[in-house]
Parts: sequence; structure tokens; C-alpha cells
Amino acid sequence: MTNWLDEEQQQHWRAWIAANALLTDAFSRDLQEAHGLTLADYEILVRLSESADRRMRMSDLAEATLSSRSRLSHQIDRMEQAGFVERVPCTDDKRGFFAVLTSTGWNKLVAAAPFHVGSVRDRIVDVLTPEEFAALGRASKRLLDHMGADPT
Amino acid sequence: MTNWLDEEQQQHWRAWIAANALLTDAFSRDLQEAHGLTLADYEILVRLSESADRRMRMSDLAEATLSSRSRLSHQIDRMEQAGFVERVPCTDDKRGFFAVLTSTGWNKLVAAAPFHVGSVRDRIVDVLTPEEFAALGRASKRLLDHMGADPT
DNA sequence: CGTTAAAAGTTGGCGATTCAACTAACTGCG
DNA sequence: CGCAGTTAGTTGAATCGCCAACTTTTAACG
Repeated sequence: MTNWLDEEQQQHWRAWIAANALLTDAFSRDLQEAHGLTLADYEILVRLSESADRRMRMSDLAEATLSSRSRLSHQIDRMEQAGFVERVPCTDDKRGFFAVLTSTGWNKLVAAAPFHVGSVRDRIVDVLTPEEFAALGRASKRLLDHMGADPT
Repeated sequence: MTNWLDEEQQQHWRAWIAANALLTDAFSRDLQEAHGLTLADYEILVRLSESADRRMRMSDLAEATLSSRSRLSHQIDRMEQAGFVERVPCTDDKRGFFAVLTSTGWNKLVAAAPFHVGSVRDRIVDVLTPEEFAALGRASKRLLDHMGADPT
């Protein structure tokens, strides 16, 4: 005997699913059309730009962007190809590499960031009241905590 | 001069991103491990099971599951392969097809649904207070409305 | 020390998604 | 009618992500 969701819960649940899918899609499409970047590309540029010396160890970057090592490795292949990052061997740990933002990558981010923030405002932040948006953020935070995700 | 997000907005925003990614992943993984189903598979089974005669026109199904026609076509290929659905030509419109749930597909859904609902409760519904969960749903709904998505 | 286990990262194959091009059938309208 | 445009759906190539296997280096510890 299963404890199903009631009608209202069902609606909330489906709205959540749909909003996630459509918004993620929309952001990705916006970036792609305006700057030829994937959302994944963009997030990596952001993380690197915020790091000391604009570089991060591959593993740390994978963790920060919530991707597997394998995925990140392929991702960095492409971005290296595109000239946005470079792989630099780590001298302390001979297994390790840094992903380092190039000036090309930095410039790309500088060009794309205002546009992306605009998308986020247009599609989310400015659509909700401040209180609604905060509630969304807090609820997301609690869900993350419950999964044991660190609040990077 | 760009209107950046402030510190708090930034955190809410990143929490939202991360929660989406991790939760979607988790549900997909749960279903995959326990029943060998993709989240996409599952959603199609659900939609078909709720429809009259357990069938839907390909286009309607694509719209309902927020996927492109192409994606759905490939998806139904796989599910037909797996024996969960059948393609039945539409006599009224000779261009069209129905995707029809087979008894195998129905049984699969019956087997998987309680488990999936359990995941959803464990990871979301029961983690938040009823009010928090409702706020999440309502905010999602407003974001959808703003994008012009229909409330299917 | 030396051996064993763990960590960092890459690789290749396969499944899934997207995009553009395509066929076939329907609709509208002069 | 007849043809122009639209709609339903498929296809194949290219891209992206996941998984399992692999190499190299580091850490643990008896």
C-alpha cells in the first residue's frame, strides 16, 4: 500500500520538474545563441575566474561543478581545444593537473557574464517577489543539505 | 554597467542550480538501479498510463514530456525495443502514430511507481515543511507561467 | 623499506540529445 | 481542382555524458 502524493502535491511536484527542465534549457540556449557557450562551459569559466591564479586542480573543479572526473576531463578537452583553458601539470603531485584560464577564456567570460546574469534576472529573479525567490533558494539549500552536498 | 546579483541572491541561485542537478540525477539513478528505467522512460510510462486507452499521439506525448519530436521518436524506438510501448498508426490522420502502452509497460510502471514516489518523498516532500514545499511548487508555477508553458 | 591500497586523471565505447534534412500527408484558398 | 504551406513524424550525423577499465603516482603501515 503506497503513500501517494495528493492532488496538490502532485501539481507542485510536476511544476518543479517542468520549471527545472525548461529553465535549464532556456539558459543553455540563451548562452549558446549569444556566445556559443554551453552552460557547462560557462560554469567552468566562472569557477576558474574566481579561483586564485585563475586555476584549479581537475578534481576540485569537477567537485565544484558537480561533474564526474570523466565528464570534466572530456569537457576540458573541448575547452582546451577552443583555447579557453590550458592543462598545466602540478609539480607537487605528479599525477595532478591544473586547469588554467587563458586570457581568451577570461575575455569570453567577461563578454558573456552580463548577458547571462540578464537571462537569470529575466527568467527568475525579477519574475518572483524577493520573498518568493528567497524561499526558493532556502528550500533548495535545505534539500542540498539533506543530500549531504557541501555548500560551495 | 551590469546589474549583478548580490551575495545573497548569488547563494540562492547557486543552491537552485545545484539542487536541480543533484536531485534530477538522484531520481534517475534511483530508478535506474532499482528498475532499469530512465527518468525519461518513467515519465512516458506515467503519461501513457494516465491517458484514455493508454495511448497518446506522438506529438502530444512529446509536448507533455517537454521533449522534441526527434527526441521522443528515438525514445519510443528504445521503449518499443524494450517492449513497453507499441507504435500504432492513426487511421484518422495517416501521418500520425499513437504510442500505446503494452501490458509489459503497464506492469513495469506498476512495479516502479511506489518506489519512485518513495524517492520523491524521501528526497523532497518529506524533507521540507508542507509550507516550504508548497512555496517551491508555487514559485515553480509562476516561473512556468512567465515562460508561457502550459500547466499540463 | 616494500608491498598494498587509494587517489588523480584519462580513455574508449555506448547510450542519449540535438540539429538539420527529409518524406508523407493534410489544410487553405484562389 | 490544384498547388503552396504546414504539420506529423523519422532519420542520421555530430556532440555530450556515463561507466568501467586503465596508468601513474602517492599514502599507509607492518
